Amino acid sequence: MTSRKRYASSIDVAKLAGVSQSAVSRTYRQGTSVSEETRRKVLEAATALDYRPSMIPRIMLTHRSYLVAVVVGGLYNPFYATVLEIFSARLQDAGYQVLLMHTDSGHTLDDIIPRLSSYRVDAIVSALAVMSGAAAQDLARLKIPVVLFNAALANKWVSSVSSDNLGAGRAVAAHLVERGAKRFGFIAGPANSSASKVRFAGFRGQLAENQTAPVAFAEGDYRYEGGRAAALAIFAAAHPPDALFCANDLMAIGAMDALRTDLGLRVPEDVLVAGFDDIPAAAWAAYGLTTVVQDASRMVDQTIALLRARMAQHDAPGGVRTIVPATLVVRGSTRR
Amino acid sequence: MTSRKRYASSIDVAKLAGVSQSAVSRTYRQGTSVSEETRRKVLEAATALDYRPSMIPRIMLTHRSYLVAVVVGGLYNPFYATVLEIFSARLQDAGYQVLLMHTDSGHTLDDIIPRLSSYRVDAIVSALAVMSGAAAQDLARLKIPVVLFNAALANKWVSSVSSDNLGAGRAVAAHLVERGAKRFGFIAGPANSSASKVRFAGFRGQLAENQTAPVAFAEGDYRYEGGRAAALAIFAAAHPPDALFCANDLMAIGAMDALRTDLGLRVPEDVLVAGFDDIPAAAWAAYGLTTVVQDASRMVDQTIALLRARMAQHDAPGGVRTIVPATLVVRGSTRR
DNA sequence: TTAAGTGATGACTAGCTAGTCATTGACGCA
DNA sequence: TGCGTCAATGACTAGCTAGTCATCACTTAA
Repeated sequence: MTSRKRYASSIDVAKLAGVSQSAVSRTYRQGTSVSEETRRKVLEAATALDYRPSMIPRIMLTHRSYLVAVVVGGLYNPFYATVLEIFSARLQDAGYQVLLMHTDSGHTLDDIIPRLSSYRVDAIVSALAVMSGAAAQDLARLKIPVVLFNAALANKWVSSVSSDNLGAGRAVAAHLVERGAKRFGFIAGPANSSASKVRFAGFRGQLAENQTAPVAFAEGDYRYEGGRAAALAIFAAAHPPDALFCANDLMAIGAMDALRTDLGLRVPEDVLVAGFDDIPAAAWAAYGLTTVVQDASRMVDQTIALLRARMAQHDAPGGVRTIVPATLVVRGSTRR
Repeated sequence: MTSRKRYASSIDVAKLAGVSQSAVSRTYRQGTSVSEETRRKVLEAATALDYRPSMIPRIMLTHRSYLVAVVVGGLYNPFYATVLEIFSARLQDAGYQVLLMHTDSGHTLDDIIPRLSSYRVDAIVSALAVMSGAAAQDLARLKIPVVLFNAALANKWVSSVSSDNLGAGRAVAAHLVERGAKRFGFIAGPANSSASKVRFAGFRGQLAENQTAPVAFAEGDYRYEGGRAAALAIFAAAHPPDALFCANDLMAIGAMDALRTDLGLRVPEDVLVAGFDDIPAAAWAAYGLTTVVQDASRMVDQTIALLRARMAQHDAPGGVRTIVPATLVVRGSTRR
């Protein structure tokens, strides 16, 4: 129509091989019967013409694209980079392809939803660190299985998979108390991050059982610079904490650098620091950060399991909330 | 056919609106003439049925999918995570979608090429840190515009965009010499990384002009652990270097940790260290790593420009090699 | 030998959109 | 009034694959 065709079609192959188009199709499907002779002729012609079967008409026929949209926002965070990597690998192994949609915090989901539906994706995974309720509503409007990654919200259409943020927050608090900390600080993610809220709830809840003083609080942005600034803010107060829990590792590392470099404090001698995610840098010798391991591999597996159930059976239950255990790994930053 | 349809079609909308399917299509295309009255009726019906125009038949008609495959392997490296992020953003802005293909070093490209062509991607970007000649040949076989990101190889079909690895290697050498270094070491990427080879060539070439001793060499894997191990290997020798250039930042950071933590050496007092990429961690207070800034934004822009030229005009020249300048940023790790 | 079963094959069609083309009606101008 | 122009519209079709169905040749069981 517009441009000249780039690919040979099954009809072209059929013509060259002297068989019907059906025979070509059958050669590439399994569970069909083709004679050795025909198969040979078809494959020969296909090689000559550089034929590759196309998914596109198949999508029209079967209403399945084998495309899964993955919406990410925070690849600056190695945790999400890893998650994306695992998603790609697992989905590819399962015969799906990843349509990557990037959204920075400013952009709303509204902009990308038309794109998603125009490509007829089979499912959507949102791994946005921050997810507004409105955005979740938007996703719910689509009649496409949606799984939120590390966002608590779920409704009839949308499922979610997240770490045990509450339990992990409690575990961090218990650990810091056990190590003798008396005054506590928390560096949060952005105000609209549900994961951060839940981690803090667990942390504060556990501390309340130990009847300690109120927790110093500062809001960060899940980034190094934000953690550094938040730490400086917290330690500008009269009675600064002797233990700091940060909603993710990047901020914890920023906080450690602020304490050591800007304030001349020692970690762990003067201040204990703990983070969340267990990104590779947490294990680097310069930091040795005590943190919560999010089991990315298992979370991804759970997510894909949910998606496949929904995709296989269109009326499979939505609104499932899956919580994956998270474990504390103790390193030098809280070792006395 | 198989499952019940999930989406309303333009025919459904036309029926409900009491117009022809053509009218529905025109309502969503620009440069077409539809009366206000018709447009209103169509949009009303579309809203009622939750209609979204589908790209799939359009792909069949126009032979353009507006899909660009991005092949990545090393998202553990924040530089590539950033590159991917920029690619998504820019391609989405340009009206394209990103089909993400992940390949670990073991996997060959052969496995994914059938997938790529079956989805009729308009173009392919390979941002693999390591790219074998065979893999590049594979990509060349496709009649799809291909751009290699940071791999030098290019042929009639394949173009490439890379940093000025040679010039940057020279600049690092000159800088270290200027800072008084006498004995040099280099930690390379995997043996088949062309970028690493070129960086080393520039580095050694510049040093040769200054007539210094041979460069201590160790092979790493572009990762933290590899850099650490390589540094230990180099410094186990009798006359260890007093300046270390690493083919990327992750290895440089690993090397710094090895020097400081494992060997009790000081950076920069005992050993100067320089890296490549300028990942965020290079600027962290604990490291302050002198490194080469790869202008990811500009590299991506160049890549997309190449792709768009090839896509617009099927016989546009392939085999273009674009070199993007890279600048040295000096931080504490080489400051005396 | 006949009937039934099996494997292989091709004609045909569904699936959905965007473009082509012909038709219609309205409008402006002579 | 008559004619050319133009916007608006609908019928029709291309684009490509996988499934359905009917047909045919051939084998096996009765």
